[in-house]
Amino acid sequence: MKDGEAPKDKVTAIGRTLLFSGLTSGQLEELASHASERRLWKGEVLFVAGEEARGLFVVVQGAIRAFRGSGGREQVIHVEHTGATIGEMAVFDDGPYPATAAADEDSTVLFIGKHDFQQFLLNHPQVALSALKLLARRLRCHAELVESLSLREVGPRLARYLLAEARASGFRSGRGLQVELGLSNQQIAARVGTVREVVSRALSRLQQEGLVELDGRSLTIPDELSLEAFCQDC
Amino acid sequence: MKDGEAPKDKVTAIGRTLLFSGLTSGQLEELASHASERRLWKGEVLFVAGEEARGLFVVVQGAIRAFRGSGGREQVIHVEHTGATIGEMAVFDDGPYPATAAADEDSTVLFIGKHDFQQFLLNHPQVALSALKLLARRLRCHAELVESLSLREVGPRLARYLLAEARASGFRSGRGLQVELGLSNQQIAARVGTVREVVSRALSRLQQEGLVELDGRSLTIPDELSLEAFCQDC
DNA sequence: TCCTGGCGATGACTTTTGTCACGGGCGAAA
DNA sequence: TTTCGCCCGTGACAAAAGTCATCGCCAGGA
Repeated sequence: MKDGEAPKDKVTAIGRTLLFSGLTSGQLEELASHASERRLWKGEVLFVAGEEARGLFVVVQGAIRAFRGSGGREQVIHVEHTGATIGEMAVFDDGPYPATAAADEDSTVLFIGKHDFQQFLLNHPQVALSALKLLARRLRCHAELVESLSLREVGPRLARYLLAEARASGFRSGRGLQVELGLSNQQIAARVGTVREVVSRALSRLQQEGLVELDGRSLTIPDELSLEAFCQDC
Repeated sequence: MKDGEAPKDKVTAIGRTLLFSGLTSGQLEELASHASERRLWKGEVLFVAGEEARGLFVVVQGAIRAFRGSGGREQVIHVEHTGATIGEMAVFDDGPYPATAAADEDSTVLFIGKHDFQQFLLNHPQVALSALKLLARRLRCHAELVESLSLREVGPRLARYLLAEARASGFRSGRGLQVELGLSNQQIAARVGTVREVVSRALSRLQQEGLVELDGRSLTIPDELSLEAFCQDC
């Protein structure tokens, strides 16, 4: 159904990533020549936690989620959209992939083999600096996540998620900040670190308290500051 | 009391770290010339989460813990001992420190200013590769931690901690694997992500089940495999 | 049109965690 | 030696989180 959006050219896709931005088009083409494309259906698994790393992936189209936990419940660690990379860390230290990656929607990715990448890294040291920035940023997210999971209860965790989501992809209207929730309660639960039912209830409570308004899957935050306050003091 | 252990020479200390291992002694001295020493008492704070990063620290002696959470409860994210570095990520992307760092025991550290380090990084690209390895490794730990906090309950989390601790610094005797627990229940709780009392109870239960034997602060694991099994199926 | 599968809401419970309060042990400093 | 300050262990609760089961809605396929 998304055939209208022709997959970007390999080079453009690679150049968009934080990791490879700033390279000349010649360098990008060099990389692209080693990259192979792969399409994934929603839910298809790209690699599994613990598996030996074969290389890294560039998300050309769609979204890939990295998560842990096998049976039943899972915890999403991060989600990468178009123009991001996934599975990089594993190529830096030859270790196994730290999490399982699967397509959150129909996606297409580029694969760059570990050795090709490592070779490229040696020839183009500035990429290492981008990589450091990337990892540093990711580490910061993880620290946030750890704090949330350990120190905050579900209500505030959910509130934070909604706030972040709304700020990232919502829009302001007269009634407040609005977003279309792209995820099912199940998926939200996996991000926030709990289960479907608890998300459902927590959402209801936020509504009762007047902190959010929910109509179908579209959410309105009448007053950002109240919601923010609610995040803090729990 | 630890005066007998003269603080290692700056150069030796720096050379021991994963980040700077593999450098020539000339290069190490170059770095050392920019490093300033600082002593910390147990509990003293080195930097606070969110604070703008001034530079990174090399642990010469003692142990520094990085944690989040302010009032009352805290969650330890990682602990760095002699020959490790802390606060590095923040110098890679000019962001704030992601966690608060404080001395877990009386310690001495070396401080290397952000600009000095960044300059050094540009002149010695191989350090960037070490840095990538370091961050990748840390990321992997975080993923583990996130999974634990989100998907496992306290019992298994504690069991894993004990097992890891015992394997790292315990010794084998006829009665099994033995360790001296270096931490109070309070501290263990902060690592495992819960509170003092719960650790106390969980520990009792492990004892009742015969999975560990506790005598004062010295712990014996009669059968590693049983304990490991217990970690899994929860 | 009818069935079926996925999703959301919710009630009824159980289990796990966290909180408070108390008592006892132990070592360092007064 | 006596007094603090920590730290451990516990009981009694309270609250949060998770599990199970049910019901209604809706969309897509037969």
